[in-house]
Amino acid sequence: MPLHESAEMYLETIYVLSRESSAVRSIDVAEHMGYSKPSVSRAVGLLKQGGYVVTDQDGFLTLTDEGLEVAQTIFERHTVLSRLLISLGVSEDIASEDACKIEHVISD
Amino acid sequence: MPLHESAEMYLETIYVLSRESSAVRSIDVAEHMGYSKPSVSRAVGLLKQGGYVVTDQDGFLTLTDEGLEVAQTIFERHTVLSRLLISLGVSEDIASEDACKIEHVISD
DNA sequence: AAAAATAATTAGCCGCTGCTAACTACCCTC
DNA sequence: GAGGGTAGTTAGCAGCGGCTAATTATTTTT
Repeated sequence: MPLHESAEMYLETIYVLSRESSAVRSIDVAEHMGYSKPSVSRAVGLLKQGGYVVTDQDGFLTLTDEGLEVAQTIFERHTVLSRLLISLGVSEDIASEDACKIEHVISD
Repeated sequence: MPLHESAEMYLETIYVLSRESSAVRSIDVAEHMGYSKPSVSRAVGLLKQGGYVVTDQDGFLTLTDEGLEVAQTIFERHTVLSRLLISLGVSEDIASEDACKIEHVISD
């Protein structure tokens, strides 16, 4: 069952944040994405249900193998697409923005 | 106010169909998109409200200048993206499919 | 220890965009 | 003119994915 675009986005964000800091909480995800806490709370709940994320007692988020795989795939697409767009003359900001949208809809 | 992705898709479909036949009705749009009649009916209603489409007494759909401009923009993106993807080695079917999704999310 | 801040959750709202079921309107044939 | 097909609309449902308000739990500060 394919993940929805929003779920992919959450996974990618958790992945990116976990590369930058040792521990990622829901609130960090919310701030990074500009979403409210409840939105993230629900999304994380669904991701936990789906087996993509686990949380420990302190609320720190960790991607499962499954979640990591998805996140890395999306992140790689993002990187490749960004570079492609930049090489086509798109500004860095716009390239990243558009890559963010394209990465979820493109086929393998 | 930016149009939603679905609205763009309806406009593009009306545009494409109107190039192939002299008169386009809601039912044609529904069949082409694989959607139900009520879905199209509501969408067309919204497009009419927004001034993108007009209908005559027989229910035939015509794009307004505004609607035509949007449709052509999206359609051109579709064409360009399809060609780009094909040139990158993507099969024709997949290229068209992906172009269809990318065309709505990409910036100018 | 009491109060305040922080993090997460629960409950419930709203818009978007599909859907089915059922109705209306029209036209066409027998 | 009665029955039947076609087109469109209305009413209402469902899932997704944001949101706010309010609650709970924990931690920090005074």
